[in-house]
Formats: sequence, structure tokens, C-alpha cells
Amino acid sequence: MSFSAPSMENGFSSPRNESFPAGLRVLVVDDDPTWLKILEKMLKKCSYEVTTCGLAREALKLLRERKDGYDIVISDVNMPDMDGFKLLEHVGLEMDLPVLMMSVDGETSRVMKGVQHGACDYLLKPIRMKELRNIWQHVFRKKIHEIRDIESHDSYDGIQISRNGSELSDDGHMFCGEDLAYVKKRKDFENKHDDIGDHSSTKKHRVVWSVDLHQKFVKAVNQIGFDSKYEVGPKKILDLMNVPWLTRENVASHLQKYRLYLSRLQKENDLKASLGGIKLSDLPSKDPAGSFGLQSSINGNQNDVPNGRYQFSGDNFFAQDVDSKNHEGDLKRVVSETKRTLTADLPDPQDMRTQMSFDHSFGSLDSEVNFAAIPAPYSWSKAPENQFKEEHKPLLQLEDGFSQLPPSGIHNHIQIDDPLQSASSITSGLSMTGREICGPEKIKPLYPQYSSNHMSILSPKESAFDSFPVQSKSQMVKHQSFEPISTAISSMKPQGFNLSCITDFESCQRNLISATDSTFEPFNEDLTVCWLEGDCHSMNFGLPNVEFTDYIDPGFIAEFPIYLCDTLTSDTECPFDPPEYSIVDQGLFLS
DNA sequence: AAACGAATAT
DNA sequence: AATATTCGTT
Repeated sequence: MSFSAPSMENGFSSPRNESFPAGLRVLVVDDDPTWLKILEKMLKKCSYEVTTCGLAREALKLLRERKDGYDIVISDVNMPDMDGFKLLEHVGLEMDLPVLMMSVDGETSRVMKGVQHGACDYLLKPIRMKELRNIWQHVFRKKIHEIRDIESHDSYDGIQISRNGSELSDDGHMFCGEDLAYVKKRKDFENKHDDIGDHSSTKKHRVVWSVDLHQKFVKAVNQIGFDSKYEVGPKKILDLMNVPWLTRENVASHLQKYRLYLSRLQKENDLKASLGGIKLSDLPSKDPAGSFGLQSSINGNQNDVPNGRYQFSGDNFFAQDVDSKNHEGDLKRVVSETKRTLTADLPDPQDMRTQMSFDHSFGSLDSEVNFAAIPAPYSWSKAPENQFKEEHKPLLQLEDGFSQLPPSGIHNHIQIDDPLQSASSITSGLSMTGREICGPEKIKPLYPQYSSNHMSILSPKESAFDSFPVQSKSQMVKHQSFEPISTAISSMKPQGFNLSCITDFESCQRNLISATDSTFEPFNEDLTVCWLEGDCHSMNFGLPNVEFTDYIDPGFIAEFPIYLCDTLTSDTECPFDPPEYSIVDQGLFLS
């Protein structure tokens, strides 16, 4: 049950490289003491370090206290104090740990919900040893993704180049000349025919900033910020995004909106801060208005694919949940970004670092593969360089959305993945980024007040932050149905498996580490506390969906404040260690 | 000329 | 509301 404190500095679990899976720090959450015992026993047999907890809130507390104290979480779905889904959400948002859900019933909708919200796997009780033995795969998978992300960030140059040729996108998908050509042809075709009638034709292709696309955008922004040598501007962002059909104007427009959004966020924060409110505990979760209403896009791909192919239109089951997650993630990032902007550098909360990753995948399939790939003595801290190959999914593109559905997991993954990447990777240069974006220094006085307080945040109800909206697929469909691009495919990442492996291992590692290690414990106790309490749920992700609401809870969102807050002031430069922030990725979408 | 960013249009 | 376009600057 105890984890070795010392070891976890870098996010990776302890450095006991040797016996690979052994020592995996598992947090088991279940209100049923019997199961708790059973699981503990079984897990210990697997040589894992086990910590048990009967209350979800307590589990959250433990996790928050030691951000790097655990490698994986196994939680029951049905618990009195907090529903397992909520816990899942929190974990996904705050600490990016793999979470396994479990319950006695295997009702499809619940399993789906769990998976959509980021559960790596869903186990049905009674759980047997064989199901626990390989849970380390989820941890391992995550590490790989992190590395991959970082790597992608490092390859700034490469990316730029890629615009013209074929290259792997962040997602690991290939954009190739062919695609471009295809796109172009399509466009021409459409233009010629004008629309008349065809839905297909002509419409202007409005770019829909889906979560996925936005994530790319944010990632690019962060990256630029990171390398401070560059100023953040549409052009650079565009280059980094590596989305062939996107134009500088598109990016400029989005950036404008993004900046507005950030400034709004700030104002809100400031306000709240000044009010001093800190209590939030009561607020219910839903935030009415404000929210980040994101639209959903189940397909995550859509962005990539302007055509909007698969969208379900209306609805969405999946989408919603997924979105919500993303949103949340966005928020965080946004927040963090905002913070940065404001303050420039602060030590940031460790939380951020990894957190965002939501890549959860369906583990099973992958697992085997990974396993094989993994070199035997693998240390947690390192990732296997390239052992894996990327698997792309064949394009599924399909014209209709449905086809994709089946693999339920996929959707989630897609969206989720990105967040992770971005989050993890960026870490260090944060402050810069923020500034750049908002341009504190150079820019106008957007958020003057900022410096002052720490956060406090929020409340939310009203929603202060409202939104940065992302569009949903359905929308996309309408508008873009015909957009050019074929890249779409790229977006799909099926289970989280396609990792592109890293090439520059070293650098990756370096980054990871830096990112990970937390230098500071950022928050004040107060804040933290309140945060913990779950009160601050400031954010709203306005999600209309019923489902979503169910599990979202106030606490869920609460995080916002934390990130935001910083006290430090700003602007100056970014000193040395930038804290690891995650970036704001998706936050924009609100609607 | 190229790229920005704010304003304005759709 | 979300993007696209325009327009004056740099």
C-alpha cells in the first residue's frame, strides 16, 4: 500500500526498471470492503503495490495528494459518495492516470459510458487474476503516448516540411501528396458545378473547429510558445498544425476568437478572485449557461476531414460524453494557458502535467501487442522506442458516420488522445506561450488585473466562462459536407495504439522528465483544499446532454481555478523552469 | 508584399 | 454564434 515516495518524480512511476510490471502502484476504489480485500490480494499477487480506498472522494484526495503516487486506478462504478464515472472524470482531468472501471453488471450503456469517459477497460465482477495481471499495459500505453507526443512537439521543423510532402501527422497518420491532390480536385470539382442542388457541392467550406482541430491548434500555439523564438501568429500556427486544407485566414480567425475567449476567461477569473469567493461547494454541477458547450463530434475526425463525413448527426450518444471530456480537458488547458498568459510563469501545479491525457484505449487488443513489443525489462520510465508500429486504421472514412460507430472505443480515443499529447508535451515553455498569445507584454491590456490574486475561482454557476465552442459533427456535416480534404483519416486513431514511435528518444525523455517533475507544489493549501472539496466546479462545460449531466458533477469541473491561479505576476519572462503546464488545448469550443 | 489583428460581414 | 472577409498597419 505504500508507494515509495521518492521514486516518483518524473511522472513515471518509480524507477525500478527491473521487474517491469512489478511494483506498479495501483489504487483500488470500491465501497465494498470485501471486494477491496479480494482485489488487494490479487493485485499483490501480481507484485503490484496496492492502496485501497472505500470512498471515491477519498481516492481523489489520495490521488491529489500524490500526483505521482499511483500508476493506475481501478474503481468500482457504483459507490455511494461519488459515482465511479465522476471519479473517472476527475482522474482524467487532473491526473492523467489510466483508470479501470468495474461493476457487477455489464450493461452495455454503462460500459460504454465508462469507456467513453476514458476508462481504459471495464471489468466485470467477479474479477479474476488473469484480468488484473496485465493491467500494467494501460500504464505502459500511456507512457508511450506521452513520449510520442513529446516527440511530435520536438519535430517542429519536420512538421513544417510536412506541409508539402507526406509525413506523419501528430496522430501518426499520413498526410500525403495524394491526399492533397485529392482535396484539390475535389474542390475544383465543386466549384465548377456550383451548387445547384447538390448538397454536395459548393457550399463554402467553412472550417469547423472541432475539438480535434482545435487541439491541433492549441498544440501548435503551445509549441510555438515553447520555442519562444517565435511569436505566435496565424502563420506559424498553421504551419505547425499541418493541416493541409486549412488556411492562414482560418487560423487567424480562430486565433482571434481564441484570444477573445482567453481574455474573457481571465476577466472572469479576476472577478471571481476579487470577490474572493472560494467556496463553491455547493454549486451544483451543471452550469447552466455558460458553458463550454461543445458540440460534439463524435468522430473526432471530422476535423480532419472537412467533409464531415461521419457524423452522426444528431446525436449523439457518444459524442456527448466524449465531448464533455474533451471540453473539460480544454478547459483545463485553457485555463492553464490563460494563467500563463496572465502570469507568465509560475510554478504550476503539477497536476497539469500529465493530466490531460485521456487516451484510454481499449486495452485488450493492444495489450498483447504491446507486450510483445516491450522489451523485457522495461522500466517505467522509458518507453520503448520504436517497437511499435503505427497501425493506422485503414481509412474508414466512410461517408456515413455510422460505419464508424461500431468500434466504440475509437471515438473516444481519438479525441482523447490529443489532449494528452498536448498536455504532456508542452510543459515547459508555458509561460511564454501564454504571453505570446495574448500578448501580454506586447499586447494590450487585456487582463490587467491579473496579477493579483491567486485563484480562487469560481463559481460557476453562471458560468463565467462560457465558451469556446466547438462544433459538432452534425454541424460540420451541414456546412462542410463537402470540404476538400481527405486528411480526415488521419484523425482517427483507433485505440490508442498507433503510436508512432519515437525517434528521438532522448529528447523525449528529457522533456518528459522535466515536465513531470514537479518543482513546486503550487497551490496554496487553501485553494487546494477547496478544490478538493469539489466545490469549485467552476467550469462548465455546458453539456446539454442528459447523460452527461448525470455524471458530471460539480467537482468535476472544479479544477479550473487551480490552474488559473497564479499569483505570480507576469510577464517577465520565463525563467527557467517553466512549469509544466498543459496547454490549453481545446478550450475553445464553447458554444 | 506578407502577415497581423481588429472590425465587419455573412 | 462561428467563421470569413475586409481593411488599415506594420
